[in-house]
Amino acid sequence: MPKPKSAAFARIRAEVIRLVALIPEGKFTTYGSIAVHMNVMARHVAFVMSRLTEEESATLPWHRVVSADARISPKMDPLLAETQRARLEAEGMSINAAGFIQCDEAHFHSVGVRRSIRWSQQPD
DNA sequence: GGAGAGGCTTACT
DNA sequence: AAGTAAGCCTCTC
Repeated sequence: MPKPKSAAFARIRAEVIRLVALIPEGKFTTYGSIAVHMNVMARHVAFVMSRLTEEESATLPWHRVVSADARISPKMDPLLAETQRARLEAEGMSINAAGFIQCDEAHFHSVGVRRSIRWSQQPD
């Protein structure tokens, strides 16, 4: 394979796209999970997500990717966060006002959640 | 070429 | 329990 300018990013992006595309409907995963699966850092996954192209954002179920606490990233643009929440709810999942996914059983790969998710601390 | 930032995560205070 | 600090790697200016 030739070596593009951003070889690392290209590879990571491809991996992220591939993994995210594999997430079944009605399920979700975390940046950390994807990162672990592709042996990269969670930040890279998040970065790839933020730098997705129109085609990718339209094709990939990026909304099924949330932070380690199983909630929508608060740092994300309100518009995107709202879109993400809407899409998840459209798939039959319950998201509260804080953006926490209340369907813990919908977690695709629980790899990223090593720490106890504060399901009880969900701010309503 | 160096410095700052980025949709995170873990660990410690 | 909540908040703060550091860490990792890549991108953009």
